[in-house]
Amino acid sequence: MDNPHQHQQQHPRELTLLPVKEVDFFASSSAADQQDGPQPHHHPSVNTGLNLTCTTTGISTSTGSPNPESDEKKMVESELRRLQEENRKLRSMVDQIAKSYSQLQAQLLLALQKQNPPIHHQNNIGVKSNNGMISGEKGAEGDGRAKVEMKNNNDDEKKEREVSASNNNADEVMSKKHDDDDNDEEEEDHLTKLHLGKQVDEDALERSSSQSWGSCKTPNLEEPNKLPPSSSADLPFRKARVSVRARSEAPLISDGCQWRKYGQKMAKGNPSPRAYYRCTMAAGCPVRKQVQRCAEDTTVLITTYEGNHNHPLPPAATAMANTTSAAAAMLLSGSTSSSKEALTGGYLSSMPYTSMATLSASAPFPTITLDLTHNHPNALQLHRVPPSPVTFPLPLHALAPTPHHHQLLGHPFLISHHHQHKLMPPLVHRQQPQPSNNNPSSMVETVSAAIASDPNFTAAVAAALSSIIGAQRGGDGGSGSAAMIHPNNGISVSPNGSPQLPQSCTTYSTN
DNA sequence: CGGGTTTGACCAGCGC
DNA sequence: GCGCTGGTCAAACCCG
Repeated sequence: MDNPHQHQQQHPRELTLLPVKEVDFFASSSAADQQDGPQPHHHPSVNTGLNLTCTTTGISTSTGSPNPESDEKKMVESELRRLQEENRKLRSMVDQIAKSYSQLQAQLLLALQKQNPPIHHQNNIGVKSNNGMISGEKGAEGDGRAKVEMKNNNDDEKKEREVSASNNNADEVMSKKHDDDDNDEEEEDHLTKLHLGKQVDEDALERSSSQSWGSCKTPNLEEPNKLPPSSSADLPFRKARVSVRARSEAPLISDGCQWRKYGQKMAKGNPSPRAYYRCTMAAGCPVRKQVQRCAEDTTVLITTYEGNHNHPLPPAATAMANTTSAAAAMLLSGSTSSSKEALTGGYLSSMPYTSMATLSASAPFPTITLDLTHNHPNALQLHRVPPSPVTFPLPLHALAPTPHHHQLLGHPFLISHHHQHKLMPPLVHRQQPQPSNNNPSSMVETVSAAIASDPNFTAAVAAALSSIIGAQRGGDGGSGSAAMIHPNNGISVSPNGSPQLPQSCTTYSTN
């Protein structure tokens, strides 16, 4: 096809991955502060992942206090202590969560294995896993339970989607164990969520995961049948969306999946048409994506993914899927359970590595944006010379049984926002070279190298993600990564320290 | 001929 | 209730 517009042809793409500079885990509101100004004292923020303690890095030292060195030193020390404590707490929490999570997953898997034949039909979708990712649960749940549980539903069909969401029953079951109480609403305010949302809402997680791409563990139940277009209405957060922003001249990002375009529309506020794609790798695959160029920067291609694949994904797509699913899960976990506020204000911001979440009340569904643009046109350079040792904190496989999912938020690329219509203030980041435990620099290099080496964006991303994940596992302790937090709206992570564009677009952009 | 794209129409949600 | 907008459908068309 000659169509100028789209095609999943693989054009040479440049991927610019820029590592984040700093991360503020709990940067709830304070994050902004840090960046903006010298405020040695904000408590709330803790950089767990980073080992904030790194003295040398000079985390917040940025506080340009006029004070003599001694004072500054004291301040820094006190802050470091505080951070360390928080860090410990967080870690312990994380550990617990991870344990419980893994247990639940194990149980779920067992249950699924017992109950499910390898593959169910699309309808109930028992599709099992996608590439490595687990989605198997669905099948089991899919059967009856999922349906039963569907909350929303007014129409059977609509439910389909939800089913998928609810499907996670298995998860839910698990969650129940935890006893979450996730009454979504109630929890909103509670910082509990902040705590990695662990118990907080597994529900949310479940849901989210289900929605996310190849959701690792979550079942994708989305029925192959047509989804009611309006299903969104039923669910306040019908799905989490994961968008990727990347610089690319190519009309499409090849992400390892096959897509079929089913529509195109001019979106308000953006001269560039928005293209709608549906995954065609498997019949009935509910995954859809929207591709649109950023209005503000046409070089940025925004790709938004929605739904979970109900089929195995090729390796190239796996990493991305995991990442996105994890991101979605994270987002949902926060959002669904409680209000967006929780997410932004609490949950996300509290997460290690989290940069910042922007919520806009108006958004129908939560969206996490993975920003690969990082302002740097040349990704290649990244691997060469990371200005400062930047680390990717991302544990992408958040959904995976691994406990790390929570870390996702910390992904440098992640930006969560629920449609941010609000402009994000220019991000100010502080760059902090952090001596990470994990060899941040190496990670960066690895990632960037992978990306650079691979002409295929998707593959590159996948490779990068994979490498990251692997690295993370190795020492995820939270090595520092730099993230920028924005107080108000969004998170932006930019390695360079260049502010990211606030976009209303949720997307997945690639270069 | 099959598969994918194009494009106008249709539908639903939302705000006024 | 009306109009706007986003999202989807489906016939027509194109290409290999």
